Amino acid sequence: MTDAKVRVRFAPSPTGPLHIGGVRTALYNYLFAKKHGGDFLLRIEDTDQTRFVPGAEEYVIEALKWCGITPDEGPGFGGEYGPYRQSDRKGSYREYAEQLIKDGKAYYAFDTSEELTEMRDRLKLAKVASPQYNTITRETMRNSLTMSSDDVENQIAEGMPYVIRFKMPRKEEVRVHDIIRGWVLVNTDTLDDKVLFKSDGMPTYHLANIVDDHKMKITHVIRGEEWLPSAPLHVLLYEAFGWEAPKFAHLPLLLKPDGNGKLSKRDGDKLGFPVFPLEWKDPSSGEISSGYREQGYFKGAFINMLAFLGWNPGTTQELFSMDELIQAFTLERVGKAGAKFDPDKTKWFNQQYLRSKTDAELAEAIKPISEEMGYQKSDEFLAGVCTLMKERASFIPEIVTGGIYLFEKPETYDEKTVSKKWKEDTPDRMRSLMGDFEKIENFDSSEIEVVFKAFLERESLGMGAVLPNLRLLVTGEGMGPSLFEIMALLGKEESLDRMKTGIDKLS
RNA sequence: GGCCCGUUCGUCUAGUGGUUAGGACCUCAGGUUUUCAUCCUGGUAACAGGAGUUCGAUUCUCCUACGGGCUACCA
Repeated sequence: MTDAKVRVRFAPSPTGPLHIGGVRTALYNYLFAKKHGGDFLLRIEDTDQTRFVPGAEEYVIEALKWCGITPDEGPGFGGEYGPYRQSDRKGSYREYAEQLIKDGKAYYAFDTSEELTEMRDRLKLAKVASPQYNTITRETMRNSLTMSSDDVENQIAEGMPYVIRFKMPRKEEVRVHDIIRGWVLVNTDTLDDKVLFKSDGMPTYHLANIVDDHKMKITHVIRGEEWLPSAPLHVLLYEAFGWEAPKFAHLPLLLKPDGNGKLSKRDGDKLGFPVFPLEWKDPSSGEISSGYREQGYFKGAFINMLAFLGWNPGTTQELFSMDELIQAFTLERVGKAGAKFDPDKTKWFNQQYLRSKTDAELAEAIKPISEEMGYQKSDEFLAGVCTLMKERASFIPEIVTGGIYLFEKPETYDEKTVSKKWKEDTPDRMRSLMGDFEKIENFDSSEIEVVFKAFLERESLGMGAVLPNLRLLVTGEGMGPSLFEIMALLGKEESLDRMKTGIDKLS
């Protein structure tokens, strides 16, 4: 298998929207696969029927597509190892579980959930360190190890519900090699007899992932650190089946920006940044969680930021396209420690991407936003807006909101500037300046500037005495981009009109 | 509680048995700019603690502390 084509999988369960930690796991899988010319597959792990959330699978697929993490195989993507939804493979798991029973490596268990809690309570009372269904306690429970084979057959024939449990061996050292962490040693005495096959006829994650990874010829399992504790079980399962295990890499977790703990759904809206790639509306509560796409993030910036949360190229380069990430990515350079999500850095990445776009590209991006706000402007005008605003925006919508005065006349005038700069004689000066502007035939920024400077010269005035007031009249603001360029963009008629209106309002 | 994983500036991180411990974000100070933003220059800021190995440990080992994960017929 070491020489086989690299095949990795991203295996989410459709229990809700994919959050950015999941996206990062998918991304690392994808980068690794592409780096080695391999396949990236999407497999839906929906063996828990009770946790199914409508729309979640569609969400995952749409999110991956938006990110540019396109599966080579998966539901809706084709592939020779399908189906790629575990519920559609339901029929294929039982035989494997029974094979294990035949080999003496698993057994039937008939205990009810009440009996299980009773057992755990009893052990807890007896101060057992870790109450679990294991090599000791299974002797006292109702299973095919303690019952006669006739009893077992009768129970099954009568339709008594049962599960199939893995018969954890006693006192064995299990060695799991992890590409990121090295060797992890665990004694089987600390492990329990995990359920492999549930009474509802579905396998648990543990069985399903081993069987499917084997059948789908997965070579590397790259998943979150939360799976590390069950990795020894998985290694044991591969041994029990006599299959070669894939290589493992357990990724560090994404942590909350403040305080501690795993990043969760709640953190995002609380701290004002999305935790999801796409907006998600909870089908039962109707609650909406914001998404990076809807917030105006560039997918490239989003991916770039995510890639750097737990990985780095070892150089000082920080801006990477997807292709560059593929080239540079190695699992060995993935860190061991969890990374706190940093909204500020995310913003910085987005700003870098925004500034690398052409005005025409940005114009296209702000068009729907401005139209939604009720402005119908030409592409040329929008590109002009972008020229002026891109240096002071981190996000696409800010180009419009930050330069709203480019779209409509000012309603109010910045009070601070008014009280500081607007004097008794200002209206007359502004009227005089208007007169000069009226004479300009070619109303472009350099011409406006020439006329403006000539005006200052003639009136013996400084920039500071006149320009802020002019800006106030034209934009209503005390600060902003080059005023001459703003006026040129607005045009002569509009600029003069704003001056006139403003003078009247402020006088 | 038990098992497992982890710990370098506030954050993301680089790094080596001997370095002025480097970069980026944030922040602060200056410069540029009519203003704001951008941009430029500079500054503050870290090896969790304790033992041990060693001529010498941030780096290797152990212990402690702290953080995290897992501990379901969930994934």
